Amino acid sequence: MLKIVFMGTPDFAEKSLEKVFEAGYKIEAVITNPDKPKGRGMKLISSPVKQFAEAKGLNVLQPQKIKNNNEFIEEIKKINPDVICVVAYGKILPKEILDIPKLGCINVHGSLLPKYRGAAPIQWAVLNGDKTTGITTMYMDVGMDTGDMILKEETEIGEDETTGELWERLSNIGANLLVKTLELIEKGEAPREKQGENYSVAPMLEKEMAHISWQNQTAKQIKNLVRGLNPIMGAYSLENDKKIKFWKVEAITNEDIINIFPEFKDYDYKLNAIEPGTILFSNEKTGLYIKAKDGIIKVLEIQGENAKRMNISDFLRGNKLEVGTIFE
RNA sequence: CGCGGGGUGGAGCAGUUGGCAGCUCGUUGGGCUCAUAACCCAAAGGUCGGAGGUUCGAGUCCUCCUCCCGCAA
Repeated sequence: MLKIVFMGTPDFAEKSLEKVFEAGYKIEAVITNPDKPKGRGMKLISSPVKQFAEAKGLNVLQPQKIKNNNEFIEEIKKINPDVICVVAYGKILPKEILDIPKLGCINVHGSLLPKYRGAAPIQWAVLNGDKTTGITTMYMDVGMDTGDMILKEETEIGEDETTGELWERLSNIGANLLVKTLELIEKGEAPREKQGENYSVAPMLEKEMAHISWQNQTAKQIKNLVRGLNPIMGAYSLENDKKIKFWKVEAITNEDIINIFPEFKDYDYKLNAIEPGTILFSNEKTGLYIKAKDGIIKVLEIQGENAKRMNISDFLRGNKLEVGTIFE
């Protein structure tokens, strides 16, 4: 049985650790990021990976840094693992570590490489409105997700699927694919495929992009932004300087809205003249409709400032949004 | 002791300088309508998160407790 060192931090990685553990591999050490103050009250919280590892009595290491950390590198050398599994660890591994395991360091990546190398492949797949994505396992090298690929599994992205939902699904797919990859490596049958130069990059998300731009984004783009940022940041817009987050929206066309509100038909020609961001309808029964650059956004789930998420009719009962108000 | 918001009928909220607890919905019963996410009439439903204090009188002011939420990471 292979001797394994596992490196990972968030829930996405925890799933992989769990599967590898259940598959019976000897996990000699689990490396995860140090506990950080988190949540209300800034209490120290352990990573999901650490919580699982401790519950199973595994050896946990939490180096503050690993680059030039000789003590840590020596410790890994002493363990002498056959394979190091890295899943969303959150630190870049130096060559000294990559060279330690005889059979290599393997990584689970949340996209079909070479598409979306980098920190946020799952988010970008949703933000860009991709129809499919997947998981790739690979042999790590010093570059950012540039290593040779081992296995891939593709999956469809649902029309309304959020990053959170896809994240959850991919963490399961990734966990199973990692186990399958380990089996092949153990048997010496793992394939190895170069990525080629036709790659794209999925960088970390910036705070600024959560602000909806009614002037420049079409209804469809806004919808992808909303589901792409759910539940990590939440796309928001300003109404009277208050930050309103949108958690679930529908993109509809001008024709759709005339079908819903036949009385609006006579104003059809005026629709294009209305400023993007303007509230067209606001009613707890019919919902909240906002004009976008192209098309109309129907808001289904919303969150006011300092409030919790709620469906639109609940929100509109207590928070009156006047027709004609313009979101910024 | 990171910063901030809040607990008011089933839901979401309002409640002004302390003076009979309200709004929009929902629910139930009735009416109107070819029909409705429509309209009209009526009813039920709250010891205002908990404890103590100030007061003739506290949802409202003071103290303590508790639960929830947002930001930030």
